[in-house]
Amino acid sequence: MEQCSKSGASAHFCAICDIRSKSICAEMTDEEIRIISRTMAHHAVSEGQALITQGEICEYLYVVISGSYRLVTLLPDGRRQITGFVFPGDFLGAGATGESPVTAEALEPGLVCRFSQDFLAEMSQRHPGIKDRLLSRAETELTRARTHIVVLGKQTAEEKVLSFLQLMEQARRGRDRATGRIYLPMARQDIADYLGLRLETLSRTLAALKKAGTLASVSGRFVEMGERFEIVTG
Amino acid sequence: MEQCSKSGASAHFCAICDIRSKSICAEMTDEEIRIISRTMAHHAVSEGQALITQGEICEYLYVVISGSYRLVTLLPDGRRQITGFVFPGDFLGAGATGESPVTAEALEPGLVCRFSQDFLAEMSQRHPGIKDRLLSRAETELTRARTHIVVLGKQTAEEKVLSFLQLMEQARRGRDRATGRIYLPMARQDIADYLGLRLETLSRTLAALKKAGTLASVSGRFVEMGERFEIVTG
DNA sequence: CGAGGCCTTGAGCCGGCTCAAGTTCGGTGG
DNA sequence: CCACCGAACTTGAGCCGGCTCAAGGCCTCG
Repeated sequence: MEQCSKSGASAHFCAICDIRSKSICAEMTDEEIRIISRTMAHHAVSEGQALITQGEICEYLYVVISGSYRLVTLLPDGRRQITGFVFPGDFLGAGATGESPVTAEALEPGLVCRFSQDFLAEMSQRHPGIKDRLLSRAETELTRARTHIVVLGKQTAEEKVLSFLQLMEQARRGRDRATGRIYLPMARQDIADYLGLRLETLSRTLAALKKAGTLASVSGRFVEMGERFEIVTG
Repeated sequence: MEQCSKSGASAHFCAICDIRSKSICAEMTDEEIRIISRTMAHHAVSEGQALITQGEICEYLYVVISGSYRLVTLLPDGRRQITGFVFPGDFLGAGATGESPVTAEALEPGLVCRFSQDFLAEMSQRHPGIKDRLLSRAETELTRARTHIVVLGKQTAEEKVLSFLQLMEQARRGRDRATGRIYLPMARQDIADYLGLRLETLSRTLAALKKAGTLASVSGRFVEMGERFEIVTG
C-alpha cells in the first residue's frame, strides 16, 4: 500500500525536513540520520489510508511530516468517536505497547517517517534525549485529551463548535497566515464525531454562528471568522 | 499543611512500600533509596487537600501510596469537570512543565511520596529506566483519557454510569476482593462531574439500575452488583 | 433534637436527537 | 459542454433524554 519515496541521495530528505528540528531525529548524529534516511525516510500516505488499526499491535511509530489524520475509536455497536486529530510534527503510535485503542486514518495525502518500535527502543538507549521528546509529546497529547474531555463533558453545542474552530486555527498557525480563514481537512461527520454531536446539530450550529455574525462565512470546508469571534471565544 | 511522617530509621518506609516495585523507585540503588527515604518519604495528605493547583506550576511529582484523588478542571464561569480519578500506584504531576491544567484534591486521607521535579530530572539522567516508567505511565494515562472521551462523547446516561462502575471495580481490584461490592470514595457530585451528567440524572440512573436488577443495592457510597451486571456491561 | 450536608424524588421544559426531505457540488460519462 | 449521479451537506418538523427548578428524606455532628 505504501509508496516509498526514498532516493539515492540518502541523507537528502532528512536534510530538508522541516519537522526534524522538532522531532526525535533532532537528537541523532549525522551518521545515524544517514542510516535512517536510507531505511525509513518519507513514506507517502494516501487519503483514507490507515496507519494504525484499532485492536492491532502497532509495529511502527510515525512522525507526521505533512497531511492531517483522524484518530477513530469504534464501539462494538458501530458508534464512532473521534478522539483527536493529528497534524505535522505530531507522532502516531507513540508508546503504544499492546493493542491500539484507535485507528489512525489520513484525511488527505501526506508524508510520514516510519520507525520500527524495536529500532526506536534501541535508538533511545543510546540517545536518552529521544525519551525526553517522547515524554514531552505524551504530555501535550495528554493535555489535549484533557481539554477534549472538558469540551465533551461541560460545553453546549455552540461552545463545542467554537472550541473546535479555535483548535483548528491553532493547529494551522505558522503554516497559513492568521487570516481568520480556516481550512477544515475533515468532513462534517468527522467533526460531529469529534464533538459528540449529530451531523445535523453541527450543521445547524454553524448556520446559527454565521447568522449571529460570529462567523463571516461557512462554505464547505472553508470557514471565515467574523467580528465577534475573538470576543465569544474569550 | 503537610505532615511529614518520616522516621529516624530512614530506609524503613521505602523498604515496606508496596508501591515501590511498580514505581520509579524500583530503578534506584539501595543507597539512593536511603537518600530519598530521608528527604522525601511518605507525606500524609488530609481529605480535601490540594496537591496540585490549576494554573500553578507544579514543583513536585507525587507517587500515590494510598488514598484516592480527583482531578478537577474549573471553567471561568464556574462549571466543573472532573478529568479523572487517581489511585495508589499512579502519579500526580508527571511531566507537568508549565501551568497545571488541573487541580488534584484528596478524596480521603492518604499517603504520597514527593519528588521535586529538579531532583527527578537529575535522577532520571543517571537512571534512564525512570524515563521508561514515566513513559509507560503517560501511556496508560492517555489510554484512560481516550476511554473517558469515548464515554463522554458517545454514551447515554445509563452507559456512562455502568462504565464508571466498571472503572471503579477495576481500580480497586487486588485490594478489595472481587466481591461485586464497590466502595465509592467520592461524592455523587464528583461522579456527575466526571460523567458529564447532572447530579439528579446520576441519582435517577442509579435508582433505575437498581430497579432493573443490574445493581443489587445502592446505599450511599456502597454499590453492589446485581445478576445482570456482567451481561449489561459486556 | 436541631442544623446542615448530601442524596433522592417529582414535574415540567428544552437542547440536541430522529427521521425525512431538499440542496449543493465534484466527478464521470455521453 | 451538459446531464446525470452519488456523496456531502443543509434544512425542517416533531420528539425525547437529560436538564432545571423545587421539595422532601436521611444521615452526621454538634
